[in-house]
Amino acid sequence: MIKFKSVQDFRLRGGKYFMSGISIDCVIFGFHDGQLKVLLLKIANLNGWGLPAGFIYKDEHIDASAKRILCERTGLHDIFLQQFYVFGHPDRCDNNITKIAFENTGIKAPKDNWLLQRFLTIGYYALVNYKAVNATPDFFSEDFDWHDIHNLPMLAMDHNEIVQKALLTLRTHLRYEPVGFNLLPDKFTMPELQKLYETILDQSLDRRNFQRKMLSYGILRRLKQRREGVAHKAPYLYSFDLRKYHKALEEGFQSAW
Amino acid sequence: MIKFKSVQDFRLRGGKYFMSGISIDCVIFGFHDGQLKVLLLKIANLNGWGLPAGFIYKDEHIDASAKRILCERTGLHDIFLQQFYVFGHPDRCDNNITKIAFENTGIKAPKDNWLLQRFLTIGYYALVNYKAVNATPDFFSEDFDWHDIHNLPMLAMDHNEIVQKALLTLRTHLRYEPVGFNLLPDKFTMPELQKLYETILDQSLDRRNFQRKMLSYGILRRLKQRREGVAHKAPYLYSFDLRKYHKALEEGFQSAW
DNA sequence: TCTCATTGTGTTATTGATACACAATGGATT
DNA sequence: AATCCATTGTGTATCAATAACACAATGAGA
Repeated sequence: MIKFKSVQDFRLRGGKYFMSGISIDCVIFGFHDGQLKVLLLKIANLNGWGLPAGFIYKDEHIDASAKRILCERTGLHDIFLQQFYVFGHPDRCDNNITKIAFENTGIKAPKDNWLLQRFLTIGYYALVNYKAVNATPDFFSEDFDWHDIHNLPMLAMDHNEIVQKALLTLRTHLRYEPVGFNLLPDKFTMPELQKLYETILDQSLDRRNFQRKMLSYGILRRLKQRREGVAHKAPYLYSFDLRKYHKALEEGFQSAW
Repeated sequence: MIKFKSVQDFRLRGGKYFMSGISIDCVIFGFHDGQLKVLLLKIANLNGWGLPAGFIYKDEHIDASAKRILCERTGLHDIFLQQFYVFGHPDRCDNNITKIAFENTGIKAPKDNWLLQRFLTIGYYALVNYKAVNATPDFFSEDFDWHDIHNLPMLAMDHNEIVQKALLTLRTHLRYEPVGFNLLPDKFTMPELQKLYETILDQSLDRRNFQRKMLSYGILRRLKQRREGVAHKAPYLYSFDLRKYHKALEEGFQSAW
């Protein structure tokens, strides 16, 4: 991997190593406190938030780029990651971060700088275990934070739109594929799993029907343990049967036409 | 729109007008003779087939590019067109058409030619009325033809993979969205619609259950007319109720979680 | 000990999917 | 002109999935 001495160095020489005109934006979902959250970066000198993003090395598979970007931001490997849409409005970069950064620092940008052109961006969404994330800002950013999906700040460029599209995609996938393994800790209770589904779908579900449906997929294993130290009746703990889980991921749940 | 004097002129000067590193490939589906077909172009001097493709003007929305490419190839406006995947293997252009074309003509390619680098491609798929298409080869091509999806030739680069992915996407969409309006003539019979579904899904369906299901969507209108001049009992003609059809397109069919 | 929110485990009703039956039609066959 | 028969139009029985709802068991907190 190429190292750059500074952001400015990256801005000036990055075009040698990265594809230009196309970037990757990652919508990283986590689940905490009953809320579906998205990891955002605070863009340096801009006082604004944006999605973790990055570029594609000239000889790199785009999926590998996304994985790399995600790993750099979260410290996580082997996470669920999926391409979901390409955003290609010609004006989406009018408020290009680089442009503003150049303006702010007062340095005149080279006219043909690789970052100062129109960029498409490929949206990837990721599902991660909130607690396992060791978030790290990139070098455009001065901070990071998780934000509740229902309470997002104004984001840079078209990033709000990208998050919405990712959420819609996630909701659709939820119906046909197992979700949850990547968003929950190893052991979890049925109410916790249900809360996750309710949060993603933004609707309440019947407790009993939910349990039946989840169990019918045959990807859950009920443990002997129960959740201890909680008020009221202690719920059982469950874990995913990883072999069956991954099989279901490949084949999907519903097959009827 | 920019005009080029020749293919060579395009190869040499296109980089001035088009985004480089990213292209659009179109999988154009048509339905004829009970077969699902794809429109392919025969690449000049290569004796090989490939998907209709094109590039994105530097100030053009990617959807507009796809629409433009489609219109140039088929003469059709207002067709169903949807982005479905980005293909980003770094080696997918090893057999780059341009590279081979340069080699074939014996002309030494400029080293930094915009076409001789790694390209991503955004896959779009289109559903068109076979009979309404007035196909026209592009200037890389010497011919075009419809090919049965079950009997495709070897295609250039990763185009076979792109067609397969498009087909999978179409099959999935078929379950949740109305399909057919774009693939069938204005008036059609229930058996014709069924044949279309069976062809796309590659499985046979029960005639009576199919009819019930289709009618339950409420997007079909049965006409007083019947198909005339056919053997056996004359089937009724149907047409799509466009208002309801488009509403269903937006909302999808199934809403249960 | 009692309270009560919550969990575990049902049952019933409704809807949707699948499988199959039979009469009506009308060009083709004789 | 009478008959044949593949195909269409319509209907019904069965099975599976979903939605709606009931009640006993649990266990921390009052």
